[in-house]
Amino acid sequence: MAGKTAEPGVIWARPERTGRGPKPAFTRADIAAAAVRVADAQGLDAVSMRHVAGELGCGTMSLYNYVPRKEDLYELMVDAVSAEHELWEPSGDWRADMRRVAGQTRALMHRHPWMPRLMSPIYGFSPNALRYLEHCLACLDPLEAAYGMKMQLVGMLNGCVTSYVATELAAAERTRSLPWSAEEENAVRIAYLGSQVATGAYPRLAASFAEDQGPIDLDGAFEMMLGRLLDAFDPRN
Amino acid sequence: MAGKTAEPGVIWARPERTGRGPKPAFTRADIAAAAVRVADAQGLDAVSMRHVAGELGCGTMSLYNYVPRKEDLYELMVDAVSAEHELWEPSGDWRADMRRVAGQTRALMHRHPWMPRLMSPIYGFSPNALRYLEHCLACLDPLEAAYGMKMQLVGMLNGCVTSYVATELAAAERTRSLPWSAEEENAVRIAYLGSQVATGAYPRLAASFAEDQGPIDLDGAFEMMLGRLLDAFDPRN
DNA sequence: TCCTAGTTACGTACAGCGTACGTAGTGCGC
DNA sequence: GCGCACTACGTACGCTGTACGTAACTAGGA
Repeated sequence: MAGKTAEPGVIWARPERTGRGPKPAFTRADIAAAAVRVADAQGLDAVSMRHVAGELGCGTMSLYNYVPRKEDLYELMVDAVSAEHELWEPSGDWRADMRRVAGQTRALMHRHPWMPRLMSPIYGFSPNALRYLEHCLACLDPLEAAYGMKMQLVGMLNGCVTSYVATELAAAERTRSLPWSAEEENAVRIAYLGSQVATGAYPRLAASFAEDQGPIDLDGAFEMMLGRLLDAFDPRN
Repeated sequence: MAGKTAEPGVIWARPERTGRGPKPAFTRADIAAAAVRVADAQGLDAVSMRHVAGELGCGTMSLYNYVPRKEDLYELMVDAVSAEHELWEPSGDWRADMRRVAGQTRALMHRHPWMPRLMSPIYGFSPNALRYLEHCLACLDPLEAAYGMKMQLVGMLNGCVTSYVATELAAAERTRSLPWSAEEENAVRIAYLGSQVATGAYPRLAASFAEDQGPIDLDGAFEMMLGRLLDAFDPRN
């Protein structure tokens, strides 16, 4: 008989494995870990069913016993990596706690530079995502506001952090597995940008580039962004 | 002789066409428009070199005379659609102007639901992106702040708007060209989410879902988010 | 206890992808 | 007018996701 194929459903809804038949060779965690290993080592584009199956040491189609669609493999990856979030007892200072959350998210994305690309479309409700969300809400207990507003805060925080880190990592990830180096690519881009700005068509842009000379303090800018965002939700303002 | 193949470089840096040889059959704008047409009608995944070439009525490989890599086709699409941004004479009220900018961006992404997926990784410096950026800076002239801070504002605004609209559109875009309907998919997801929350493991999440009953006011939430974001940069606070 | 139905593993196959490369035709600059 | 740079485009290759068929295996019901 032909195996069951794609049907609507979240992968987290189906039980990891039912009792009948031979023991499965891998757990979901094994699959996710293998995929994450491939993505970390060779980039997200190297994460193909064949490649991950090879990493696990099994046939390509065997993967489909664990993961109905490739998109679900992505969900597994995001969830597995989300487990790296350290959850602590809320300190009572929600601003400090949220800073810590955001800093962890950023560090996590630096460890797994493919995360931003998977984060935006999925908006997952994987087990670890739920845990993370609950933890954020716990940290926000001292903030007197409706839950809707807190969800908004978390959403904006995640959106901003993701987009910030995405631009931080853009060059590096874009040029991954391309035949020329990131430095070359960047040099070309900067040269082009300079030539455009030099036409005088973008006076404020030119002024902006003239303004900041030294190396950009990415950490400082990140912290400043966080501060502004949290200010916006602080009832003391 | 074999044609020139991929080399580092932004597509905007190379001139649209040089003088020698037969007149090119299409302009860059034609290509971009065709790709946008395909994406609007059949989703981003339908944007393949073959498909776009078919839409233009030319051979697949002819496209490579205009666009060295598929990624560049994406850049063309983003730039073409960015031209839909209406640029006006700044009003002097930078908050109102930025609200208008953000509203336009959101409307634009609703018209072209594939935009968020292309926006995050690229962070382009296409001609229309530069125009857009310059316009934002012009709107921010009344705001007394360094350009670095204004750039940060624009960046955060774009990041938040993109991520907001992405979640607005997530379900619809995810289920595009899938064999089941978006309603079915959503029903399954909500059922799963409910079952998870019902376990009691996520008390605050449960409270949050219990809190907001009625239909969510997406426009209102968007405006509120904008307000908070702009507050964060308002020197009067 | 044996049977059977559901499950696992996995090979084969197919349609579609990006794109390297070769070839043929065209028209500007010398 | 010659030659070369440029256009167009067919063919081909390696890769992708995954539908489907087959064989081995084992837990539950008779």
